[in-house]
Amino acid sequence: MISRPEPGEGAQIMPELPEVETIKNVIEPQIRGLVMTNVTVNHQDVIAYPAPEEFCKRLTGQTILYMTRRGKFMTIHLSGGLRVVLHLRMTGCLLLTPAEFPEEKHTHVIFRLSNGRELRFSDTRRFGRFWLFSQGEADHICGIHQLGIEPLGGEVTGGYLSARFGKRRKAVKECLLDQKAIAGIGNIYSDEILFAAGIHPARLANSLTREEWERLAGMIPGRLSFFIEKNKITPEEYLETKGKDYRNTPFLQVYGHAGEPCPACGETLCRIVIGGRGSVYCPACQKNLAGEARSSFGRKESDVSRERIPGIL
DNA sequence: CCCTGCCTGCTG
DNA sequence: CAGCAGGCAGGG
Repeated sequence: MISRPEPGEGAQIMPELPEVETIKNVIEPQIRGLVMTNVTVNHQDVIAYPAPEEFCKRLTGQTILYMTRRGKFMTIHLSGGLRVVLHLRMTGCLLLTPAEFPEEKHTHVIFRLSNGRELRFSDTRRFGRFWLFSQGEADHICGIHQLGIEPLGGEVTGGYLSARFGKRRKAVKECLLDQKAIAGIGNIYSDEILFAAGIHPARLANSLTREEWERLAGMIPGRLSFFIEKNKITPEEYLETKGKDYRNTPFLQVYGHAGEPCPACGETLCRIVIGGRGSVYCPACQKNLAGEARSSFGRKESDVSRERIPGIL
């Protein structure tokens, strides 16, 4: 038996919508109303726009009003109509620290704030990006404007998905990853959503039934909000774990669990590659071909150590 | 549509 | 030391 974290502990995963929402919720109340007294850029690559010197200069002296999330993007809204847009990509991390707090490795941007604390951006792989837009300046270069609907806004319906993808010869998992259709779903939660919906990730979109689109659509806000809920963390705990310890990971049903028993039926979870991304699914609960009857409930309770989520299958 | 590049750290 | 992890842009 492979050991994995008990509920309550966490692990580092790629930030998708639930993690970005968590980060925004933890950081926002702590920086509201503060002034950026100084901005330092240690690695110029992470400032996508404008030039890094301009980025620092324009931000200095501005007051932070509030923070928002759109898909996997965060925006810090400042006085004077300024907006800082941030995408964490794979390994990006935002941390609010006392000035004397030891600096994380790969800290690329530091915003010094008027209460003596610092908002720090670190990112091992340096894929994360900042953009700064001034009053009236269009934010089209950061890609936010191209995003599809917000999954928690009640707009995700079977009708929307089938109208958008129902005629496409494209793996359903790739549809979920399409940020221009639905914003915020990445490799982890696409696998989790498809498992909850009982749909094989490689199923072609044009083979899904109306009922399957509905089931899939229903799982999207349900799963994402479940993982946001499980991620709840205090600012103190967030700082202790250096923003890297997402506590929803013990509740992941399939992602990271290839070769282990399915939490619903006990069948061994499979891993395949779809559109270049590793994809984990249950070959019994997520059949590739519709109508293939199969009963497979030979699971032993002792095989399942992940938390089970009632009513998802 | 698929492919590569961007990066570092971890694994075999 | 090669291969892999994967979000997204850019190119063929």
